[in-house]
Amino acid sequence: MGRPPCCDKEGVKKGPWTPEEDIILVSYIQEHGPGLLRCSKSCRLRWSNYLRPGIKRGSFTDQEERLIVHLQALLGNRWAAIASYLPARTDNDIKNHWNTHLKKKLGNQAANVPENGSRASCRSVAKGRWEKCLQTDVGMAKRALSEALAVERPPAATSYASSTENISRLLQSWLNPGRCAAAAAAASRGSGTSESASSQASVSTSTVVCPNEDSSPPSPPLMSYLESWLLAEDERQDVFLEDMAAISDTCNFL
DNA sequence: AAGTTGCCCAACCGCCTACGC
DNA sequence: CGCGTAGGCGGTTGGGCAACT
Repeated sequence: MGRPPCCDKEGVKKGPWTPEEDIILVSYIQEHGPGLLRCSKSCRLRWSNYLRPGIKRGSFTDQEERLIVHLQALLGNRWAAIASYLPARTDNDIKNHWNTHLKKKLGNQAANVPENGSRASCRSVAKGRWEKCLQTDVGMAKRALSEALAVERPPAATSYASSTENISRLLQSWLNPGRCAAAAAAASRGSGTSESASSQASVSTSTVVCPNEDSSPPSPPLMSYLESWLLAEDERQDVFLEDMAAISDTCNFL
């Protein structure tokens, strides 16, 4: 949480402003005007939820939904954390989709199928085992997440450079005649995450992602691992529960 | 065709926390 | 070290739209 080190990005200058920089800023304002009458917060939101290149719009795929359901079960309503595993989706989008669709869907499923797969399996084990099962499951998730964030984290400079490239491309296109089409094309080219591309997998491997690299998704290999881990619910749970039962028995024996 | 209801989703709000002075 | 500022986040709202009566 909290403010990210926005000036820690490579290539971003810190410290006091020089007279030259002041002149550049003033001339830019004189040329383009003071800008929007919007607060930084609103601008940021608009960018990250709507304008950011690579955002996938439209309905969620089954795979995405399952991923969200799993992650929500493991992480709770930490939408930003969940969104980091679906780079093409915004936290707001995921939150809205959860509140409007998935919550109801899960409610119906729970009502219609009270004893589904893993839960039924878990319920069949003793109470203590179920608690252990739950704890270890969260532990596995935490471990996977920390690995994702610590080991597989891509260099910040790369994603930021890519991002600024796209922004400048968009701005240049915007300033040129026929700007809308060009800007859209530039965004599309730059992002490499068209509908078809992003539909191949829930993980974008494009060079263009969020300007806020703090929420950069893990790199694809780990993502694939995480996805397969998360999505292989039934098999994993069964094997896992067997293991847990064995461990529990051993503990009881000792 | 007009009115009502329900849903969706972009945007706002308030809290928490890190940063800078 | 304390305080003000600003960004990030989750919860909530309300406008727009489609379906229904």
